[in-house]
Amino acid sequence: MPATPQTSLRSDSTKSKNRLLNATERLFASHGFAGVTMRGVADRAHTNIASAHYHYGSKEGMVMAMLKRRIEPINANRLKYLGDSRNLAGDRALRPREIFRALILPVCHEIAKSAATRENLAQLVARSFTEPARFIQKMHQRFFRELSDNFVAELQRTYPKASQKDLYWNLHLVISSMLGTFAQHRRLSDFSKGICDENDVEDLSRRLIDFVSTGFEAGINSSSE
Amino acid sequence: MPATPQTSLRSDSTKSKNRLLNATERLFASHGFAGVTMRGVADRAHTNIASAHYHYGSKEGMVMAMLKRRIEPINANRLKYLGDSRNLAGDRALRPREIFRALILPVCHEIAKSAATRENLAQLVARSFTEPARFIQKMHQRFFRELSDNFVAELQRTYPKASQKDLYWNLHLVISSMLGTFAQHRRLSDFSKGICDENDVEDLSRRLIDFVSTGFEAGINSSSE
DNA sequence: AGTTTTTTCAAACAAACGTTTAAATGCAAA
DNA sequence: TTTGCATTTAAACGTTTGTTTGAAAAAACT
Repeated sequence: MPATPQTSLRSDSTKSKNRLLNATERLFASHGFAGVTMRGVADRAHTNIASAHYHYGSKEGMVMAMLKRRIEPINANRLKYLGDSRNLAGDRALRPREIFRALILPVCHEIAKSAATRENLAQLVARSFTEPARFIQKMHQRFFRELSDNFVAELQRTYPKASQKDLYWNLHLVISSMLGTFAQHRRLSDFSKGICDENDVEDLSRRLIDFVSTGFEAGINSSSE
Repeated sequence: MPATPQTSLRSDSTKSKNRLLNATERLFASHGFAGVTMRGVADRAHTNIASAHYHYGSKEGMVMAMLKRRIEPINANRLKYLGDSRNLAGDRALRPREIFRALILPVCHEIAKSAATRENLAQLVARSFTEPARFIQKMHQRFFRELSDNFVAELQRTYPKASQKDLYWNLHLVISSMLGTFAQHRRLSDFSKGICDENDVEDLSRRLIDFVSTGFEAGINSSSE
């Protein structure tokens, strides 16, 4: 384990530390947690395995650090986006479409950015949710607790008369659809025989937000009949 | 590789072969392809690793055999279900709800069955779609080509004027949502703080079919405006 | 300068991996 | 019973895994 340096003026020292996370990200995105090997990461980062252990203590510690680096900015944007919508709305309750835009758009923006640098964030986000249960549980508690509470609160404000059960069920469907869509995203053009373009993230976000918002509203309203 | 036996009256010999697939299924569902180890499988099947290689040739061969055993009956039911709906409809085009019922219900029935025997089919189906690309591609070509073509044809019949792009995009959203929902299904009660019951497969299927059907229709219709 | 801390590195560790071998056993037909 | 194939088994193969070691190198501080 590295001790925290007394000064943070070393622009050089952090480089290999970051290269390790970059390599971890590439391997995790394309092969999952099991596909991340300390040797594979060290090689791609042009350093060695002992260095990886030195900086991050263990394989799990390194993967978690990588996830933290990617997820936390996205979640911050989600909360900022949701807060902005809330401020603009004033006393009015937000529509599902506005709420889910705040949930989905920040990810899509990162996906578009990552596509430009040949990375694949969609894969990464998706993989994070099909890993062994213990791994996911740790991740969720660490990175998604606050986010979840905020979005649920906003939905309760929009649908004050909806049952908790309907609310959670349909939010669960929205989140699962979003994650599933990201997970399957790189297979879109294969599946559609080349008709659809998986690089058109604009199209993805618009269609996905439409899809889940309509589905959510239908699920809430069909029970109140 | 085993030669096919001249008589198939050996009720004993097939037992260990099946036990191997059962063990493979349990491990694959909970830990993915990488989590399937020949030793782990052999131990749980109360035999040894060489026997596993003898029957299935390799780890991939064994996993594929396990998937075939589970997926093919489900897909047969899907096509049967779709054909029945088609026959009942006569000349009328099927509604999206009817089409997606044929897609989703057969899986839900198996999930309900597997829940009774403490297995977890939802996990298994989901994992099959987040494995390394080459693995998935093989699986898709082997098990889902025919199914896919039939459902696309039925949707084209329902929406003859819809663009191919809209059709494929929204079908992709439906399938991704379905898979994502199965993948996240065991986390439902955690996520909903115990409010929702993940064992209520009836509830799952109704809500999921409603959700994706409404979303699909919205996606197709919003483009025709 | 000298001293201390941070970072890198090659080498080795035990454990787990997929696969193979060759001998033993089980079982059905001749 | 004897023959022949199907199946099971224990043991070993060579790799690869995550982790640890101890010393060298680099950087920062006094």
